[in-house]
Parts: sequence; structure tokens; C-alpha cells
Amino acid sequence: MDAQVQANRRAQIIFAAREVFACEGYSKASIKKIATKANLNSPALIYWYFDNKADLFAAVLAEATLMLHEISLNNLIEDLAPQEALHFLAQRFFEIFECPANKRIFRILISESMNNAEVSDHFAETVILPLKNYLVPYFQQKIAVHLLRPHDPEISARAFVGMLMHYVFTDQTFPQLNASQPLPDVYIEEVIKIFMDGLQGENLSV
Amino acid sequence: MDAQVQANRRAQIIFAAREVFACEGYSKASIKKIATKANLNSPALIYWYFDNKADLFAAVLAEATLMLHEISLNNLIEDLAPQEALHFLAQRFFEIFECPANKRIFRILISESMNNAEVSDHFAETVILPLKNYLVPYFQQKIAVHLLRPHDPEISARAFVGMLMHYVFTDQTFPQLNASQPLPDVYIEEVIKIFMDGLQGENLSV
DNA sequence: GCATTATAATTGAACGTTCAATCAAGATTC
DNA sequence: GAATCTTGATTGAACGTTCAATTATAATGC
Repeated sequence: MDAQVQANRRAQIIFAAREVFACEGYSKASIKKIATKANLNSPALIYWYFDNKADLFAAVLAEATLMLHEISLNNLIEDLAPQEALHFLAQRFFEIFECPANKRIFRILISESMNNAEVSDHFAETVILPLKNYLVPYFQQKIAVHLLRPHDPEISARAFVGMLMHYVFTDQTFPQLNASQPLPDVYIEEVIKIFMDGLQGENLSV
Repeated sequence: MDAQVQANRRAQIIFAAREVFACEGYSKASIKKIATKANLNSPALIYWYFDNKADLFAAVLAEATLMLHEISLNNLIEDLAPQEALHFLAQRFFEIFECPANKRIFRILISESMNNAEVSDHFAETVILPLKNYLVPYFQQKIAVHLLRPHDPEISARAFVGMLMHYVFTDQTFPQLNASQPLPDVYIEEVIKIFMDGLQGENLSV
């Protein structure tokens, strides 16, 4: 077959593999199940396109375009005030995880990162570091011009990412609790308000 | 053997199982490896004390005493000002994850929650819900007496837990980044400051 | 335009290995 | 000697992977 057909088959297998890996985990996901999901008549066909199971798994991760690289390239944000910049970042972040394929990749990253150094590297490089490398310099600059009070931007960046990640994580992991899960937009708005203004009430003394 | 020896054997197996499950994941952790780790001469002995692999895994989770139940029982905190209450909670939280056994359980909970409903239930009931059930009513009360500004306590509770969890998560998952990871105490202090006062600087306008 | 050849893709059967689980037999304790 | 515990050997199923054989597609020669 020509290159296009080959590419299609590859994509078809990767697509199926992502699904199976995401809901079974790497170990429990068998080549047979992936082949079935991909409507192949034989699991052996997978070995025409991939060296082995680990290679297929790597291809699933490599094909994941979800990621947050682009955010840091977009330097339009540096001119925004903190509220707007954080809003922009948070919305981009949640947009990414609206896509079902990205949700599945997120599951894989969280789950397999604990037992697989390659996966945790990939997680760090495609999610954690881009966010950090975007936020820390931005915070530094805004501290310099007194739009933010003096503080360690490593910590605030981490805290902000934590608030976003925790939403996506609980959303994915505890469907039972989704009743009390506020909508993303509401959550974003309140979280940024907390981040900028805090929760302090009128009674400053106990 | 007597009951004590039996209890010891059980504990010995559970101890070994927790280690192996934590660093291999449920699927890759084999009964044979667990038996070896527990210094048993035969894997078959495990089946004297446990019905099967899943039963052993359940025992590992059930034996985990890490958890945050007790926090909500401790109602001494209601009288504390938000700063002190959050400080207390955060310190308890980090204390718990200083214990290596609890770190391992945390790894298991994060990793297996993605593919196993029982584990995610356990995670929710022993970590997520206790924190939520502790924070939300507390915030509600402090809003009522104007120590905190009016807001949705579900959101702030989630945000605060997110900031704590993200620290533990990154600490466990990305050892490469640990250079830039601030010490727990420093992180706690700054995060609570953000949570109460925000990051707003002197220049209120752009 | 048809026959021939080469290459790419697909298949089903089989391999060796590993796994959870079982079992019959032995050891220990009371 | 009965109950509790321990052991090494064993089982059958499932796994990733290989391979020889087969079909589909494209390329070439006439």
C-alpha cells in the first residue's frame, strides 16, 4: 500500500491503543485488545508498524498534541494585566482538557508517571515545565513593576498550577463528586480572584 | 502457630506487598515478587492468608492508616483564625506524607485510581472527602462572621487542597524538578499568604 | 494492455514465558 | 492426632512476540 494507507493504519492503531492504554493502564492493556479495538484481524499486524508494545506506547505519547508548548510561544500575554493573563492561561488549560483524546492522555500521564520514568519525563516536559516556564518569568516581571507584591514566583506558579490541575484531576478521577464540581468558568473566575485578592474578610482581627 | 505469628505473617506480607505494588503498579507486581520481598519460601503461602491478589491489594489499602479522617474529628480548629487553621491543616497534611509508607500508598492511590473504581473510592473517602468536609463548613462559618469574604467555599476548599496536593504530587513524581521545589514549610507559609491576601501589588491599575 | 515481477500489507498458527492460582504433601504446634 | 501453617511442584490460561504463508498493490517489461 502507499504511504497514505500506511499512515492511516498507523494512526488507526495509535488511536485504538490510546483508548485501551487510557482505560486499562499499560500493563493490563494487551496487544490483542488493541488489535480488536482497531478492527484488525490479527494482533500480529501491529508488529508491522511498531517494534513492540513499548514502542507503540511511546508512539501514543509522541502523537499527543495536547500540550502546552505553544502557550509559552505566545508572548502576546506579557502585556496583559495579571487577571487577564491568568484568565487566558486557565482557559487555554481547560480548553485543552475538553478534548476527549487529551483527557485520555492525561489519565495515562498521571497513572503511568508513577511507575515509568519515561512517562514522567514526558509529563514534565509537555505539561509541568511549559506552565512553569510561562508563569515564573511572567510573575517576575510583574513583581518588578509592582503589579504583584514581592514573593517567590516559583511558589505562586506552583500554587496556581496546582489549583488548575486539581480540578482536572478530580473531574477525571471522582465522577461521584462531579455533582459538587463547579463549572470550569466559575472555578477559574473565583480561583483567580483568590489568587489576586485573597479571601480576607472585613473583620481583620479574630 | 499462634495468633501473633499469624498476625505477623499477614503484616509481613502486606508490608512487602505495599512496597512492590507501589513501585511496580498493581498489574506488574507479581505474587512471586511479593513473596520474595516478604522472604517467603513459596508464593503459595500468600494464599493461606489472602484469597487472591485483589484481596491482598485491598488489605494493603485497608491497612493504610495515613489518612485524614482524624482531622475532621479534631474540632479544636473551629476556634482558630483562618491563617492558623489553614496552617494547622497544611502541616498535618505534609506530616502525613513524610512517612515513607504513606508516600507509597499515595503513589498507589494516584496511579491505580485512574483504572480502578475501588481505589478511586478509597482515595475519595480517605483523602479528598475528609479534606473537603473539614474545609467547607469551616469556610462557611468564617464567611458568616465576616472573617472571610463571601464566596463559594466548595471552590476555595478545592483550590486550597489543589495547592497542597500539587506539591506532594510533583515531589513524588518529578524528582528532576526537586531542585526548584521549595521546602514544605516555606511553601505552606507563602501559599496561605496568597490564599488570605492574594498577590495584588501596589499598582492597582495597568 | 497484458503478463511478470517486486514490494507492501495482512493473516493464522505457533513459540517460549510469565502469571495467578491450586494441590498434595510435609512441618509445626498444642 | 488434629488444626494450623508452610512448602515445592504443577496447572492452565494469557501474554508479547515471531514466522512462514498469503493476499493486495504497485512497478516493470514487452
